[in-house]
Amino acid sequence: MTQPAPKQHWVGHADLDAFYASVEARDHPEYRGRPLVVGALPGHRGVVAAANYAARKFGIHSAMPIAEAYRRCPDAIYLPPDMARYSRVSRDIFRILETITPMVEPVSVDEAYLDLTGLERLIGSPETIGREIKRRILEGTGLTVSVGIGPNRLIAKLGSEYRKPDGLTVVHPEQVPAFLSPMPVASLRGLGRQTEKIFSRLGIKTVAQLRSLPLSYLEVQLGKRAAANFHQQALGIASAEVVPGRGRKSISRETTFEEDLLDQETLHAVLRRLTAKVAATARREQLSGSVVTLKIRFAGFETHTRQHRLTVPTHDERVILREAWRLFLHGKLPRKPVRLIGVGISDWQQPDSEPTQADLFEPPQKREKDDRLLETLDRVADRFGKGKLQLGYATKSERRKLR
DNA sequence: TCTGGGGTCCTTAATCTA
DNA sequence: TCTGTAGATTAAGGACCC
Repeated sequence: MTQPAPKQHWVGHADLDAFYASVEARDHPEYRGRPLVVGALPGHRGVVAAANYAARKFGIHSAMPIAEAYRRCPDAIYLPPDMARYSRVSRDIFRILETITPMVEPVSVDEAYLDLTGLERLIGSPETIGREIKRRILEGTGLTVSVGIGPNRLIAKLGSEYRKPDGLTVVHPEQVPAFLSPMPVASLRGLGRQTEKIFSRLGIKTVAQLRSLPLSYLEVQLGKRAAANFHQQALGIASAEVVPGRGRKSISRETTFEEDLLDQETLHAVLRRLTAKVAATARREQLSGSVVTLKIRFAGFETHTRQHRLTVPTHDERVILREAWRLFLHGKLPRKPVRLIGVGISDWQQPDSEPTQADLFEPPQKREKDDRLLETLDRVADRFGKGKLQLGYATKSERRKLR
C-alpha cells in the first residue's frame, strides 16, 4: 500500500493598492493622475493614512506626519478619510472574494487571506486563480489588487508585496528558499523598528544571512520565542491555516486633541462621546465586554492605559463611561495636559454564560471593596479639597486619618 | 519629523489561589 | 493554622500591523 501524496496547500493573499486613495480617485475622475493623500489635513495633527503612487514619487508614505507630506508636496490633493464609504467598497470586495472560495479570512478593510487548496480542479493553476481574483475585483469595483499565492500565509503575504501595484506573484514550494533569500530581514512578519535595530547591530541584512545563524545564537539575542519565530520564517515555514470570519476581540475609540487639554469637564464630555460610539458598535454587533480600558496620552507621547474588570459584561454606555471616568480620576495618572483620550471594551462574555441573578443582584466582594474605596475617596475630597482628588488616589496616611 | 486610529499579540510584574 | 511555592490570572506597557 502506498500512502497518498500529502495535499499541497495553497494560500492566497489579496491586498488592494493604496486602497483609500484608489477609492477616492475612482469616485473623482478629476483627481486621477495627481498626487493624492488621504489622512489628516495639512495644518492639523495627524498622519498620512494612504497615498497614491503619484504622491509616493515625492517620498510620501502612510504613517508619515502630514506636515512632512505637505513639505514634500504642497500641490497634492489632501482629503480626510471617509471610512463609511471605504467600508462599503470593502464589503463588495469580500463578496467578490467569496465567489472564489468561502474560505476568506479578512485581515483589514483592504486585505484578506484565501484558502485556495483544492481549487485547481475547479478554476485552474494557482496562476489562473490569481488572474481570476484580479479580474473579478477590477470588473466588480474598478480597483486593482495585488495578489500573492504560495504554500503558506507568509509566502502569500510576501508575494502580494513583491510586485505592486496590480501585481501577481505565485511562489511554488520548491521556489521558496530562492524567493526569500535576497529579501531584507525587515520584510519578515512582526519585525519592526526595535527588532531591526538588533539585527542591524548584528550585521544581519538579508533573510539568507538570518537563516545561516544557529537558533541558539538568535535565542541569546532575541529571546526564545522571537528567535524561534524569525528562524522559522527565514526557512519559509509558516501556517497555511485560513480562518474565515475571525471575530474581533475588542472595540475602542480614541481621539487626539488639536491642543493638549487639562479641563476635566471637556475631557469628560469627549469621553462620553467616545463611549457612546463604543457602546453603539457593541450593541450593533451584540457584544458585551467585561473589561473597560482607558487610554491616555500626554505631551511627549507618554501613553498610559488603565483597565477595570466588571462583574457583569456590558454594552451600556453609562456603565462604560462610569468605569472609564473612575479610572481617569483614580488610576494614579500624572496630572498633566492630555493629548489623547480613548476608551475600549474587550473580553466578551461567552454566549453560554449569561449573567445569573446572583451576578446581577449580589455584587461580589470586589464590587463592595471598590465602592468602599470610592466612598473613602469622596470623603478625602470633602476634607482636603477637590483639587487633591482630580488625579491620583488618596495617600495611605490620608485614608488612615479618615477611618 | 513629530508622530492618527483601531486593532492584535507578547512580555513582565503583581496578585490571587490551590 | 501557618508558611512556602507553583501556577493561573490580571494589569500595564510595548511592539507591531494596516
